[in-house]
Amino acid sequence: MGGTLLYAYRNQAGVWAGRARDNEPVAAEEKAKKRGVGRPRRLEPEAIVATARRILEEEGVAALSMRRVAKEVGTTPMALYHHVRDKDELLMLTLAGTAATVPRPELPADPRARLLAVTLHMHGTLARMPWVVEVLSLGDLTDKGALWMVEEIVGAGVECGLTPVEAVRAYRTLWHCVYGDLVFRRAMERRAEEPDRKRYFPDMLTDADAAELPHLAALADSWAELTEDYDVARQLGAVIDGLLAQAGRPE
Amino acid sequence: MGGTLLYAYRNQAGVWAGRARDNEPVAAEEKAKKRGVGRPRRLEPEAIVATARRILEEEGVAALSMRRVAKEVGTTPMALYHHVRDKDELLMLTLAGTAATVPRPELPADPRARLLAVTLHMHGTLARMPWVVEVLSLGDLTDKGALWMVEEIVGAGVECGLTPVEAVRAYRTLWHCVYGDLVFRRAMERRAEEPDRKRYFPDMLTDADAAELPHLAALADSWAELTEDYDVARQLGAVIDGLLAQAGRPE
DNA sequence: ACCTGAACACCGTTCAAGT
DNA sequence: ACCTGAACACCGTTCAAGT
Repeated sequence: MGGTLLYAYRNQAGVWAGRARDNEPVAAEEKAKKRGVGRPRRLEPEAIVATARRILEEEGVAALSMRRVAKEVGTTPMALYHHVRDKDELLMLTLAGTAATVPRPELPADPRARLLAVTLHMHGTLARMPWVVEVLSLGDLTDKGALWMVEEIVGAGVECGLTPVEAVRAYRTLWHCVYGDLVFRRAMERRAEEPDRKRYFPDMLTDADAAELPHLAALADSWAELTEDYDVARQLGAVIDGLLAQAGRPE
Repeated sequence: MGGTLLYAYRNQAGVWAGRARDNEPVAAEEKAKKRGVGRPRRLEPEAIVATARRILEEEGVAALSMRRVAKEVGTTPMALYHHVRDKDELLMLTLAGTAATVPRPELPADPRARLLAVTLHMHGTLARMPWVVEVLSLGDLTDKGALWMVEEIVGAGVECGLTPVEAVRAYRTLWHCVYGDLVFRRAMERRAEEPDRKRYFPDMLTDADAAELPHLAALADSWAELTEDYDVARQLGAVIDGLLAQAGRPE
């Protein structure tokens, strides 16, 4: 079945992906050494991921290319494809282990306060790791070290009277608030760095528009200020109050 | 000042960008015709933007390239740079006018219900225009036709007792909820299309992890289902309740 | 089993020149 | 004023071959 050499190579890539999952980073390697089978590896998969992560940390997702990683670890671009299936997989692998680099904070005993504290910890951590936010938009929860936060949020939600299902939904809503804030905060910063690029709102408002948009027209002058003053903690507090008020309410 | 021909060309690009802002799409053109000055234009700026928008609608942001737009409007890539400053500007220009293609819905008189209705309208509209969500992550509010939604949200918030400033913050929070939901809904759909790509959570949980993450372990089996069952309307309702409860509370 | 080299089919953008 | 052509410095990935 599909028995070309190429297919066998693909399976090897699968093995490496599996290693990231079951946390046994040297098992396959040792096996190969013990068996004395195959060519000795010149390229350590860990080096690929570490280099990719460094580029992401220093310069962001846009700067990461397979060719650049290859150059910096000292191989050809194609050697990488032996260890990862494609660029997306490499991006996912860079995520593993990042949460463990941040110390786990002391959390308040009160469940409502804990809910807010964990959510703010997520926000604060990711604000300092903007590349993680970019990679996370690909979708998956891949870093096991980050799961304690989800566990705490769901647990605190349940302690506050939510059903487990409601608590998971609450987690997702809080995550949307955190993620949205981080994305648009970054977008603002990027635009601030390019001062010649035109700002559209509220500058584009004409007098005719102002008549139809009275509230926005009144706020136009302070809009920039308002955008900067957005206080995540305060807003998340309000969102949590709303989510917890669901407790015991019929579906 | 900077008096090379090249600088003059750049200014022309500036003129076109300005036209999008002050809604006088033919002024510069007519002036040129009247004056009989310069070479007659072969390439209509509107055609560039329209073609770009068609590609975005049909195939998404990843499929849009300057070279492809150029080919489809029948010019060279470089001709485009006469009408837009760069690819980012072209993306922003495609946004203008999209909100006007969606009929404005009837809204309930009750301000709390109106808040929810407008937010859901935003969500529903953008769910049908995934490319807009992708472009919006660049940051700016560029489509004047979309401002009535912000106005309604701020207005309804004020009617519910929020200060204008609180109402703007509430708008941003609601926008984060809408945007986050759309981003991760899309990510889920994309991953569903590639069935061979491995799912990480909750499959990566070992028994040891399960002991430390009791709530997540208990929910592991129903996780996929839970993710699909997320009901935006219900969650936005809860968020709105929380945001409105801020009314009258000290800062 | 692991790696290389050449190639394919692309990118955004600059520069100098043409009409 | 508007457009072209060639070029620069890149991409992700496939394929066939080498050890």
